[in-house]
Amino acid sequence: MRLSRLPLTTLKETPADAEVVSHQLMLRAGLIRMLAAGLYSWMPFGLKVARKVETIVREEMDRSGAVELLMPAVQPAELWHESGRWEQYGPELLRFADRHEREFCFGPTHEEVITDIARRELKSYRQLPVNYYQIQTKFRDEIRPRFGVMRAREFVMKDAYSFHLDSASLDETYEEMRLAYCRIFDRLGLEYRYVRADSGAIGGALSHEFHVLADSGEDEIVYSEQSDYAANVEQAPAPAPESPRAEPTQELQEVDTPDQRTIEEVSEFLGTPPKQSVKTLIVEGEEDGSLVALILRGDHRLNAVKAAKIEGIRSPLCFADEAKVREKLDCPVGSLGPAGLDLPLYVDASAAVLSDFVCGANREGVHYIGVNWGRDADPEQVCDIRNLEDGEPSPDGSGPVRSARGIEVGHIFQLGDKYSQAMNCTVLNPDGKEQVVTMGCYGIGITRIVAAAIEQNHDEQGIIWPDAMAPFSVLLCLIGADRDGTVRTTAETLYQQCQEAGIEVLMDDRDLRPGVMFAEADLVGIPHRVVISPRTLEQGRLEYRHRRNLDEAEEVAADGLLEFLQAKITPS
RNA sequence: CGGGGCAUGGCGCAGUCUGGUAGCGCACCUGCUUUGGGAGCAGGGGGUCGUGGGUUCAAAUCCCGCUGCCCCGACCA
Repeated sequence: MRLSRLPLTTLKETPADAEVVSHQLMLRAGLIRMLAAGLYSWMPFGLKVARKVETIVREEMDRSGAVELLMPAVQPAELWHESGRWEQYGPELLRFADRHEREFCFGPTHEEVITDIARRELKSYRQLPVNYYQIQTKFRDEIRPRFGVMRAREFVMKDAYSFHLDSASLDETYEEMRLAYCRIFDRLGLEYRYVRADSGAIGGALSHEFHVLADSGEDEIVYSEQSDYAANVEQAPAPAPESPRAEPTQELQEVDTPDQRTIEEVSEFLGTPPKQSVKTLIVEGEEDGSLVALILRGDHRLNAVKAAKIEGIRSPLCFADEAKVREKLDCPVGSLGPAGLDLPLYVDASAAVLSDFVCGANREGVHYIGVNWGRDADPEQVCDIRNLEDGEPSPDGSGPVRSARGIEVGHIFQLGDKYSQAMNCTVLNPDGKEQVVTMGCYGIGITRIVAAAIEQNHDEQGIIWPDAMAPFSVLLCLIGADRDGTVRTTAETLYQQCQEAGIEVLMDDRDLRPGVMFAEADLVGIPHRVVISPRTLEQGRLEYRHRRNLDEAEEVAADGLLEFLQAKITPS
């Protein structure tokens, strides 16, 4: 492609409302343009990248034995009523009616449709296992779309659904998918981890997520350096306390703590370490209008996913707002504590082994010291509701865990019979009996991968595409073509050669000042750059740089460039 | 949905408090000079100041309603 034929608009300034680098760079490099909140147009270069990702995903899905199909984006409400999700899914599901007042939704996922297909198409166990997949636009009316295409409302996803007679067969396909996903992220050139995960709203038993590692990631993952243990913190169990609770040595005592609200403030004020205090969080209970208290050690962080799974606590976890706490307990949230609190106490295991600890006295500006369980407060339940922290023992006993931020780009689930049961998807088994099939489902966020790749591969100047995702692999920059005819003729020859050799080449034949051309080249991030200018062309030579290493230039003979490039470009 | 903020040319902003000619930088167009890291000079085009109402001789500016977007919390590829 010739840049003179493409209206590429890059931005010198960073758009004010773009929070994360990938969003900023995608806008600046002209890959995407926003239409409305969470809705983006994919401009020519952005689309090229997305298609690269799609192609690799498609190739590896095909290699794994999955078969591609395409389902409608718009789905009838009836199917969702059958699965029960029309009621469950909530406002994230975009619903609308057609001219006959029949209800539809724009598909956020396709379990219902594929299960409907399966129950019509699949009659015999001999047809199993099957793994159907599609690459398609989804819509989820996210409460808060943000970070550009990282969390857009409309996005492209590869979703696959497998059908099995039994769980052993599901296990096999699940493992095949895991391997296919590893091949995909390896080929894309991304640094990633796959982790044990919570299966969330989709349901089912076993589930793994694939995360691209990046500091801006919205998820926290923990992994062992000693073993292959890795998990989303959401579901990583915290270690049991090392020592049992010590006997009380102090009496319960009130202290004035004026204007001290947070654990840090109170600890500093009293001169006690945060781990010797307890924090009290008020959340909604399972019964409407009821409240319960979650108690954690002062230096620990609440794990909302684990907490929401506990009986008696509303799921999803819902914090009581400050006004409601004041009204019910007559105390600001900064001065709450378990002693004398008239609510069921769900106490984290490591808070439950404290003795002589510090907590709020349930009156503004007053705390207790020397608090002890049994004597001063009684847990309703002792449970695991905190995050596993960096440096703590790994749940598999292999040593300490490390923690890292990740962007979830893939998720695989063993669904079991949740949908097949509800929608009566059966086949005849070898005994001639009808049997409900077992399902798996496997998602990859195509458009999110594009953003994640930028988060992981950029510098001050702009994007640095991994070879496999680059919109083009080679950029020819023409400098001084208007003054020196040989620049253009040389460039044209090389451009032809590259195209004939199957190298994806972009030629910047715009009559720009060198500074502008280089700045844009850096921003757009094409990996291999060749500068054709009178300066080196006099000796029949060209200048080559890799985007990752702009300081290192190599001079190459013009007539040997093709071979040179072929050696540089790593096949994907 | 709750809380906070913003809305002025394609982008980034000033002007709003204290009502009176709509302004700056970038981008865009023309010409000349320049040409290896986002050029210089000269000229030029483009804005119902988000939107509807109100107050006023007069509204970007003051008042009320609506809409859109961004940020902080619970969701997820």
